Amino acid sequence: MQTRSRARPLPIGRLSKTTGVNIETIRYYERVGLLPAPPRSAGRHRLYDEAHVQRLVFIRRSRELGFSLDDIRALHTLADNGNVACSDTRDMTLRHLADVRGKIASLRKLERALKVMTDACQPDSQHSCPILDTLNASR
Amino acid sequence: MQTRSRARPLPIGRLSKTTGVNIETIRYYERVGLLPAPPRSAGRHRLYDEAHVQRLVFIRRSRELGFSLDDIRALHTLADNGNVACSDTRDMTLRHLADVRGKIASLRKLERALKVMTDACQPDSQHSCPILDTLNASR
DNA sequence: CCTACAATCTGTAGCCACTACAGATGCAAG
DNA sequence: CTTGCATCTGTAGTGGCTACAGATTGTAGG
Repeated sequence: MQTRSRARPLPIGRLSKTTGVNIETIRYYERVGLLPAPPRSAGRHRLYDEAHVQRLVFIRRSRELGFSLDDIRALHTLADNGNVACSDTRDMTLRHLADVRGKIASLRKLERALKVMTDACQPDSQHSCPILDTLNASR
Repeated sequence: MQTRSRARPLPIGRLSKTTGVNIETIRYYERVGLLPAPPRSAGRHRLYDEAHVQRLVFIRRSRELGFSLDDIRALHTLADNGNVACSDTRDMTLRHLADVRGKIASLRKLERALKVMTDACQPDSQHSCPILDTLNASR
């Protein structure tokens, strides 16, 4: 409910500092249609307002949670349509959660395999390197 | 100890089936200097031998363990130099293990955050979507 | 030996999500 | 007005593949 007339607009450098998003990344988000193109100064410099700040913070937080840019586009659409019951949002997040859990599981497998290898490979290993042996093994 | 004269050489399609590595990927590995360029037939088709099979299996297994192509190049060098005490190999693997553990830790953080969000977002959520609220929040 | 057809060849471009320039302007303080 | 930083556009690079297009080559059957 805070649309108090006009605050003065931010150039891209300020937007970057305010939101913690790299300047190049901001321009990239505009290019790929994630952040709406802002109005420009006479000399073609971008001038952002509070709505852009909100949008970019949304994007940054979504990225921190591991959502893809496509996911974020979908979230924007849902948010803009006033998705009150939010079942779509929930579904997306659940799918993403499942994905994250899958990644954790496979990284844990990796972790165990690497641990076995480093444990087998002690300074006193004499005639061959257990790690290289493992990598060479057909099975 | 198995260097029994010459077995007949494999074209790239057979090498691919034998090792489970995509044809395009095999050519890519050659281009980036990971797999040595094999001799060619009169018509410029690649002809691989048993050493190539070994090398490619090594690469595949290393990739399955999450090593980067640069890591694998280093491992090859160590293996070729007959790194008997294998301390370098061990160091590399330990670094990689630490990396994997770091990734697991940050994915677990993600998992917790996503779970909080989906738990808060129930079918009976009425006036707003907790997930969208979280993404919009400045903190 | 000829004909199909499969396999392979080279080269290029696309994927994701940025990041890093180069070289040309714009803007604001002193 | 000058200085020097900020911003502009456009392009190319990252990693590790993957996916073509269009041209050859290899091979099995007749």
